[in-house]
Amino acid sequence: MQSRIPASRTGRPRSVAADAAILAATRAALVELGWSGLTLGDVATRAGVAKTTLYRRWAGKNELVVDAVAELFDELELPDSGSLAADIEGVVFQFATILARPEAKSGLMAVLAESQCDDALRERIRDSIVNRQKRLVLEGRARAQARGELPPETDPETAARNADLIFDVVAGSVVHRTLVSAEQADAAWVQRFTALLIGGLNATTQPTDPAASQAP
Amino acid sequence: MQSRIPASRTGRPRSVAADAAILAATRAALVELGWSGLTLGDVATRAGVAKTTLYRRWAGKNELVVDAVAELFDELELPDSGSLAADIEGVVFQFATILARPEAKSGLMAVLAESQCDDALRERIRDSIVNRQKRLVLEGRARAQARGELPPETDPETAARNADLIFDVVAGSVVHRTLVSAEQADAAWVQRFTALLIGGLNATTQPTDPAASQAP
Amino acid sequence: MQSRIPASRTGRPRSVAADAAILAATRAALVELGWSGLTLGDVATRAGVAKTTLYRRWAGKNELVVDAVAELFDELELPDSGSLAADIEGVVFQFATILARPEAKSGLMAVLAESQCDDALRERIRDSIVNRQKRLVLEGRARAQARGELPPETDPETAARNADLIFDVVAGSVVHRTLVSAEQADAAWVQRFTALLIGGLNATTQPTDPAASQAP
Amino acid sequence: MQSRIPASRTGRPRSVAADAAILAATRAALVELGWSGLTLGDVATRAGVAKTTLYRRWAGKNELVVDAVAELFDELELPDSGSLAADIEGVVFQFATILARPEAKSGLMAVLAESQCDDALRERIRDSIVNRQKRLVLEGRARAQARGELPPETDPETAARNADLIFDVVAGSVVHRTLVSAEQADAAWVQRFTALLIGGLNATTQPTDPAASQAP
DNA sequence: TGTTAAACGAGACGGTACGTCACGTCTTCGC
DNA sequence: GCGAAGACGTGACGTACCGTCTCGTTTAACA
Repeated sequence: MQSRIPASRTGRPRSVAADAAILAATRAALVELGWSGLTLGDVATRAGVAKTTLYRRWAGKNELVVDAVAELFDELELPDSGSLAADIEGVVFQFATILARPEAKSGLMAVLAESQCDDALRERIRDSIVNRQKRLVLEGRARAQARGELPPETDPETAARNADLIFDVVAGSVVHRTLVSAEQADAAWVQRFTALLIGGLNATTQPTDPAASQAP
Repeated sequence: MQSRIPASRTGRPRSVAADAAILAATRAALVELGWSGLTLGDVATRAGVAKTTLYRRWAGKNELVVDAVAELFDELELPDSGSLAADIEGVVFQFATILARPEAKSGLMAVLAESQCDDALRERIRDSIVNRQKRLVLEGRARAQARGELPPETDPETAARNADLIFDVVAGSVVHRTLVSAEQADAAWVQRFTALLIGGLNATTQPTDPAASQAP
Repeated sequence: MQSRIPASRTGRPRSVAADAAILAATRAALVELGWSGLTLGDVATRAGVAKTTLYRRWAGKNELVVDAVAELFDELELPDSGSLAADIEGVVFQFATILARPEAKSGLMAVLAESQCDDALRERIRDSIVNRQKRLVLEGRARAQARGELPPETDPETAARNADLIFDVVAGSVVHRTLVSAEQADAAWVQRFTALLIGGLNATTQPTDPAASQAP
Repeated sequence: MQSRIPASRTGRPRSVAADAAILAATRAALVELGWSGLTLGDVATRAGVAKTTLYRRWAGKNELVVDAVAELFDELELPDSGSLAADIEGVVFQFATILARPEAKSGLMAVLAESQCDDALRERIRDSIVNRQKRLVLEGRARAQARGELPPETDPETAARNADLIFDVVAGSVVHRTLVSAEQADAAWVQRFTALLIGGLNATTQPTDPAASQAP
């Protein structure tokens, strides 16, 4: 889903170059000034665009930053490493790496904060950012089940509940480590976190083949 | 640590009632208007106080909200329930309950977002909010070790690393569930989360008495 | 003289209906919104015409309003009533009637105000509006002289100076009454004004036949 | 009557210097840029004042310019020259001199134009500018009657009507000469105009002593 | 019991960004 | 190839808060 205000059908079409320039300028401004220091006038200037052009396409600062930050997470993908542990470590490390970038730090928490009082914004964040990552959890589990590392789901409702739980644990832990504790989620941390998670998964399911779920 | 600006020794003393009124007004404004809608002028009006009075005591919006939110977490305490699982469930549920209050939702994420670009603010948040919870992790572990549910720590450095990891996982997961997924962290969720966590703990330590670490 | 931008010789000819529609829309907008509330975009919409079309024909708001207002004065003409007093009363009353229309009120003073800093505009106003009225003064005097109500001019320079003075007095007085004092220049006022003017004219010339210059 | 927004009784008092600086800056901007080029932001900058300060005291551009222009007419006064003609010539010449100043040219017509659609503004102009001049007509007539140059008034309603007429003729003629015809109302023009006016006055009243009403 | 020094309310102050509006120009497409 | 539709850069608008300041007015501790 897009946060952008839809364009008209007739008349002069919108400049296609402007969109990319604006989002890049938004990220640059986030890095330099942070969320509260970011002004739409400044973003427009950086993008070489008039302030009005910006308001024609986005409703406000929140919507703009959601789109700018969402693009950062587009590169996230699930590596097929051959084992559940390696898959988790890979994607968690990717996620942590993106989160460590200053434009993500400044922008993500801020729009999440705003979304606490703005349901439309929360929906937009969910569509643009959150649910793209939840997909990784589902794929990873399916692969692990195919490999026999995890037992197949029996009840679809339980399956969804578990996926949500795993997602909250993974995303929440990484975000907390990176943005609240403000310490690097480096390879060592990711390994320890993954070991904890897989230990919990094995303990709360009936592993068909316990040997396959050992961390490498 | 306090965010308040220290008062002078001589002259008319500060009104003691004003502080409480201001913090209460701040929370009320957070509930009604959210972070970005909250203005210090409005807080002053709600508190029946002049704007100047407010600026004499706090440096700005960030510091004020940190104090206002920090008070919410003062009531958090570790219940002594007799088992690690029950202790965890108890404190996680308390934490989730506090986080579900709108003044916490609006305020906490916002000051965390601001702190991404403001180290002094991050330090203040750490002192006023975060580290008070970390204490609970240390106490809970000590109790579990005394009960024999967890093995004693051998290396103090490893002990600290593990405590940090547990803390990031617990706090991050609950925050993500409550503020990002925006779903209630009710008793059932807390149970499933606790089971996952204890399973992970048991798998990554050398349990002295495996029987004691079973979830109830 | 026209304020319109001349059209090209080749290509598709301009719509003749559009001009009238635009000027009528301009007057309608003047009535509803006044000068400062009038926008060219709104005029274009009212006229069912694109903004571009409007800019192809007039250089800007000032020029457009000059043309729109000038049309109002096209109907002014000197009645041949048989006496100087009746002629003056007739034309003054016509003038006052036109000035009382809201599109004239709003538009005329505004373009005059703009012309204080814009010599080209002043020239345009003079050509389109002012000098058409000055003609009435010259004609009226010629008729009165033919009738013997006024002595013939001896010095052409003095004649021109006197015509200018009369014109300033007539036009200025009516405009002031209508637009500044904001009271109706009704028949009674016109009569009193005309009596004053003719009294002055007789006193400052050497009347050949004083009896003929009595107000009716 | 003042166009200024009234100040509060309590709190920090308004800077007294700012008012004068703002009005002077307004006149300077009128001279340089004219009415339509004048912006409140520019006036504020010239006055060394924040834009908000300006909006705290005046409701808008119209009100500000009315006050700025009104000050120009404060110096107008009726000279006691010993004869009606000399009195009229004196005050008309003063009036024409003020009107010839570019800040008056630009400002006066513009606010009159705006007042065509804004009754409150018209009232403000009447109070601040117009009625101060009407006083001169009344004083001049009273003096002329005391000297025996004009007959005393019998009907107060007629007296008022006549004063209004004279005022419209005097003010309107000078304004038209200066701002519409855009020619200087110099001493020669003032003399010719005064002769015309006094001739009219004598013709439309019953002079008690015709000899006294001769122009000097 | 005064003195006194600071806190207090009120609100003006210089700033800065806001989000909107109209300007006058341009670019595209349809008739 | 005109004209409608509308995006574009520009710049002023009037508003809202910011954080500071300047007042006159309490108010409590100290002399």
